[in-house]
Amino acid sequence: MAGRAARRRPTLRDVSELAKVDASIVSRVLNGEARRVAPATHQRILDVVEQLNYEPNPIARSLSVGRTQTLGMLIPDLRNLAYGNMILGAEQASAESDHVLIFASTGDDETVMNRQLERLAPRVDGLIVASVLQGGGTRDALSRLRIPFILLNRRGPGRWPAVVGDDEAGVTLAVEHLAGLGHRRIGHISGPARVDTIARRRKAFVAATTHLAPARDDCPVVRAAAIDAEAGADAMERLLTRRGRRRPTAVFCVALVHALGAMRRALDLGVRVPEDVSIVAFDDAPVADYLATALTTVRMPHAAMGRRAAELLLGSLDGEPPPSLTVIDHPPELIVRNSTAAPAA
Amino acid sequence: MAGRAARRRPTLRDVSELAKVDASIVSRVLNGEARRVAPATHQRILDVVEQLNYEPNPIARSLSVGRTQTLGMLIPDLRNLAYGNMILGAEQASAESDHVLIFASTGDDETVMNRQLERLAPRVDGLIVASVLQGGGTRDALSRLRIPFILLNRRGPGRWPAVVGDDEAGVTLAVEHLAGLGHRRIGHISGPARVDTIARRRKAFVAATTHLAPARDDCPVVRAAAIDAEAGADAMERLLTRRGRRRPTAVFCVALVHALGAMRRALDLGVRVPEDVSIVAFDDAPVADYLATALTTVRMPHAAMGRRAAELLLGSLDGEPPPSLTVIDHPPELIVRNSTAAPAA
DNA sequence: CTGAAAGCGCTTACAG
DNA sequence: CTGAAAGCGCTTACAG
Repeated sequence: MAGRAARRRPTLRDVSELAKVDASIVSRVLNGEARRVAPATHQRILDVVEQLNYEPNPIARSLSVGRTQTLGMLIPDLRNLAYGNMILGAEQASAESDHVLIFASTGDDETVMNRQLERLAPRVDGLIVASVLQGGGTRDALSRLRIPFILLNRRGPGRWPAVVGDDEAGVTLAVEHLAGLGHRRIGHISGPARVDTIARRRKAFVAATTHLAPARDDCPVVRAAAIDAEAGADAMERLLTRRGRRRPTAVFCVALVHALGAMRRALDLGVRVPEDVSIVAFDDAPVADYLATALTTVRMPHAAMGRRAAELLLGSLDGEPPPSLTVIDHPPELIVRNSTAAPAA
Repeated sequence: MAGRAARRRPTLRDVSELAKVDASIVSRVLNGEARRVAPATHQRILDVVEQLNYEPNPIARSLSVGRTQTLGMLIPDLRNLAYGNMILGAEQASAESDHVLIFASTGDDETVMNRQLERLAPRVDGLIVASVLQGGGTRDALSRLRIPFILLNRRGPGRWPAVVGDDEAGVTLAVEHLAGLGHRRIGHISGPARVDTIARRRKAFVAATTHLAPARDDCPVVRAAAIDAEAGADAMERLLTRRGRRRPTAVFCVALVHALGAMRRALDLGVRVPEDVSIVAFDDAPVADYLATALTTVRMPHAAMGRRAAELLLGSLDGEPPPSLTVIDHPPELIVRNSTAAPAA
């Protein structure tokens, strides 16, 4: 109970004394060492271990073998469901290889990121970095790292290993869905350019829509100032009220939270979804089903991404260098709900 | 870079050799030991530390001093925003006391919970347990723990220290809001009885509504089978279609996700919110603003709860036993949105 | 003010 | 098959 004086945890020595063998023998037995131990001794040791409820101290083991059996993970925002799923995937893969996963959130702040990096690095064998790579400071800190790391949902400079989803395929899925419904004027709500996934999706959007419209300007891109609903709402308003321009009949949002705000703002402006404007969002979440109008989304394989990142990192601890870029083969899925329809005639 | 051979990390010994002093002196300087060191020596050591970019190895330090400077946290579900906020609060408090916070998710599964407990316990100085206490196995495991722990958002058996929000006040807030609007027939969507917060809220609901209605049965309680939207929807349907009974004019949901499902199901059944039925949910989240009808909620001070739990735990590491029950003084807030209105005449 | 020694709890060659 | 020794990188009395 909190505050109560703790009993002493039994040590290897306690076991060895009770079993009347040297500690090294106990260690060997517990680590399944190849070198054989007499069956009787073996059993005696196991009995004592059982009796004392002995668990090796992982800290001491770490110091001795130079491995912590721990993986670290840096994430930008715990409240974003995408990361929750990546964590789940990474945690499973770690557990399967008998590693503990620990993580820290960094926000969108370079100082916090660097501090968390410093704190985590000496305690783990490898690091999964899903946080946005900020300025050079973070890149330098990472490249000075003495342990392997892998980027997740990010691409780094040079040949830094990274695991990403197929953002381009996801964007194409969304645009083709809208085009298939007959839309030709599709707007895009993008976000801060420094976030690499956002930049890629914007490029993919431009590429996918370029043949759709007679004029490039029919498929405008606006940048939301942040990744939250309010910024999405404001961006939507800009798209819907461009002066002298025809209003887009559909909008593709780079983030689910943008879509939440965008849909709300559209309704507030008297623009109906999907009758007047269709909306598709990148990234899926259960809430999409429960909005004013259930939201059509592109679902990325976040759990699979987290799992793969952990697996590759674990592999690199065993000396198998990971490929510099892994695009998860599990393709994005389009979840068609009620926010998309053919444009009004 | 992942896979690249690591440079050797400088050790205390590297510093002491370069500075031509014994390692113990370096250790003293770095730990700000009271015993004085000659100013010149002091400076020389700091210079070398700087030059080598030396950082003490926390693992070795842990083994030596018997403290890891790490706190652990067990949470049931990363995807529940409430825990995200508790983590944030706990992380801040930990960082302020120079501790790292590591956590693991347990799901709603006793086996997983016990495994995570075993993995975490030897690596941390204390534990924050926000996971649902399952059967006796988990309680036993906790009571056998050799480190202090504190429950968060849970109450344990006996005098186990715990930090909770004022659930009763939150329930009262919701019920009084509805009563003030004129509602007399208020239903409650509760959940699995083994979750202690849910059980408490149910009791508080019964207490708060008992004087409201002529017949107890006018304020019925139904249990959702799980804590998800679908279960909430089914529970709502049961409330709306009780045979031979008048339908409640308002419903209080024990969880936000229940409210999501409940609202959707009401609409699907042709019951309008709030015209035909008002809905209030326990727990708040940004999404409440973006639903078909923006949802009135009770907001609990989750970040403050997480922070307080960490603070008390840190205190107990310093020998200040925490009180057995801490109800956070920051009161719940009622966020009135559009899902509540006076009952139809 | 400084250094030598022992110890934290493990693992791992190396001898026997 | 078993044991003694050294070492992982620190800290902390204890002498001088």
